[in-house]
Amino acid sequence: MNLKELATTLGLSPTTVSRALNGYPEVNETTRERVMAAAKRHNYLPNTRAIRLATGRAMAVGHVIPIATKHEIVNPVFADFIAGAGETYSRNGYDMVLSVVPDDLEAQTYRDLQSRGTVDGIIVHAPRLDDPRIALLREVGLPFVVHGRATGTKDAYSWLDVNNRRSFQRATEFLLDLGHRRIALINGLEYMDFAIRRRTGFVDAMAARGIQPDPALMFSDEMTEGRGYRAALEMLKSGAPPTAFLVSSMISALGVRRAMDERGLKLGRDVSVIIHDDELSYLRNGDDVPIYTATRSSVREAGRQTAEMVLDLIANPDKPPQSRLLEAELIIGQSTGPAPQRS
Amino acid sequence: MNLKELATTLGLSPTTVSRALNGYPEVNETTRERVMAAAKRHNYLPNTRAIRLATGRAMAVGHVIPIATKHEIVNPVFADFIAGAGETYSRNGYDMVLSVVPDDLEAQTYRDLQSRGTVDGIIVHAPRLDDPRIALLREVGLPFVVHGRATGTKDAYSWLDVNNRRSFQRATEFLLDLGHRRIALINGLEYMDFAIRRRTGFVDAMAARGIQPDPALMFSDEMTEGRGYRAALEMLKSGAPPTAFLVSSMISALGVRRAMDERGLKLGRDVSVIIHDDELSYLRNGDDVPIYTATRSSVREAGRQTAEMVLDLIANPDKPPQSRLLEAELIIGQSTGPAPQRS
DNA sequence: GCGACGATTGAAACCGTTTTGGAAGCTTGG
DNA sequence: CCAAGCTTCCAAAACGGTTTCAATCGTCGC
Repeated sequence: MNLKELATTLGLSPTTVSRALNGYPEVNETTRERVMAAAKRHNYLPNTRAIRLATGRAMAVGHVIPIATKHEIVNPVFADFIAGAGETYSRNGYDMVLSVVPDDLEAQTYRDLQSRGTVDGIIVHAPRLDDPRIALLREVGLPFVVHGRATGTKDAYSWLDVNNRRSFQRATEFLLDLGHRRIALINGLEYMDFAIRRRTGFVDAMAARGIQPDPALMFSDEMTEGRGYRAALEMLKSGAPPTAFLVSSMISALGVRRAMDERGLKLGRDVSVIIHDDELSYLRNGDDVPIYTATRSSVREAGRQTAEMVLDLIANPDKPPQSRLLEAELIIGQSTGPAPQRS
Repeated sequence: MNLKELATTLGLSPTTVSRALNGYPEVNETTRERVMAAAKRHNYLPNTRAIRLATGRAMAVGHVIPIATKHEIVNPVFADFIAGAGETYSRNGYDMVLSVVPDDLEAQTYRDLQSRGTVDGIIVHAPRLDDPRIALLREVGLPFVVHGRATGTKDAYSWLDVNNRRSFQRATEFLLDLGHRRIALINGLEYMDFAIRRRTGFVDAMAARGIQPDPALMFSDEMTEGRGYRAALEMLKSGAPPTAFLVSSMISALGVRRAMDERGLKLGRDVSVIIHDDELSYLRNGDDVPIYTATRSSVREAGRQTAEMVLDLIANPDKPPQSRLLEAELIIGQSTGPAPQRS
């Protein structure tokens, strides 16, 4: 059942039917109701492909996922972000198009998406220092919002980010107030923007108390269980082990905990740990009482809001770039306690 | 730059240009080269929306993700599957469309996707016992492939699955051979098809040795760290603790390990553990040497292959339903050892 | 009573491709 | 030399909607 058929059964022109269904004012209320009823009865739904061609809009937002790269973007955080963004899209009648491509094709993929008109906008994931994608997308002329920021980019662009610097600064201060001095940082890859900002927050808070962070206690790598485990184990084995860990991810923290268990150290008593908690749906920080003290910020909510921003940008292409900075909450769990006295 | 413009600059008709680009035989080789060159020079790419309308194909495959449900499908396994499927799609010029919808709208979403012509096919995730989606999709008339199977469905349908029954049977036998008799099963939700099959494999292997599994050692729930932890802890605390665990997911196993650590039990010596390892990209079972003994099967590869199957089904709609059964590999890690002697 | 105007509706163009049905020009075989 | 058959190209009709431009009709003000 298509528009023309529906029109003939109603004895109306396709024009009027189209207008009636799309809520244009110049159609008689009674005919509109008649049309609506007939549409429902024949359960007519307009063909997406035709709408897209006729209106010139794709009604879709693209997410490009580079693959086979050093840094694997397909991670739990990404999954939850996608879920949040997807909620917003379907509420607004948009589709989410995922392009999984080898990373050397990422730039070309953005160009394709634009010139073939597959999507109306883009969400950029996992921005790095001086991320080239921002200039590229600007050149290509595709509306986009960055989840995160890209330090070093001078042009304005739209973004949504968590205040990573501030949240890690606060977490560090919290540990310092508990008497910790040897604090280790288990961070993400150092060219990732969020990792840079978290490190800055950490270093600043230490410096404010006149403490020079020990490079041996600052670790940057992919945030996997294994990397977290090995980094923590090495630090704990050393002559001058940390009394506290600041960990960028729940996944890494699983490894840190394993290392502690292996050394017979009790969480919150022998060693304190603060994590960043993205509130992943299947890796909750305790169901009722939080296990870890954490800087908490829902990545799913970030997904929802970033998607809203990109839809807004698509609807108002001439708006100046927008940005949102979410504050992470510092929640106190059972993984932190006063620094143990020097033995 | 569109087809018509390109045609006029070349002094040709749109027809010929279209044919030249799409490799039709009835165009002179020299003109074809001329067209190709011009297309590249003006970096012309055909408009997706127009192609879709003209050909009547969406060149897209849909994945519907119900949200706000008891069982959260957005999990790490899902993310890796999507990544694998996405690879196949982009290699074949297809788009992946994700629909994240409240679960009470899932059925309607399939109907919409079909009648609006948004996608050419569907991959069904996380099938349950007597899954209603299979009959629905058949009725709607959308080609689909199920990742997993749905016990209880009598109609034929296309699917790709891991041999869950066999792999858990083998894992159980392995533990039995090591002398374990009190083996615990930490499984997924019991209405999930894969969980049913794994349980069957476990029970069958036990029965074959004349052992009646203890219901107190059979746990079914969502596969989160927290649930795994609590289930394992309770079992270990009981008067008759298990000497081995068979765990359906790496995530649950993290919790099982935490419970063991808390009880001061050493993995592989005091308690043996076998997990099912989906080879998730960011939760590797050891980087070189496997930590856990595991039934291993790459969910990413499953994604790739399931996508291939659905593309094949779209290309050959009259083919009878196809199926692929992947065998999981049993890999020996350090988490299993002989059953400790009764003290 | 008549021109203007608002309310409704429709015919036709358009979006950018693919595809159908010819048609022109050139070979070829008899 | 001519009909038949290729080869190569094109005009025009889809595809299924939206949107522009006009047309019709009744009403209203003067």
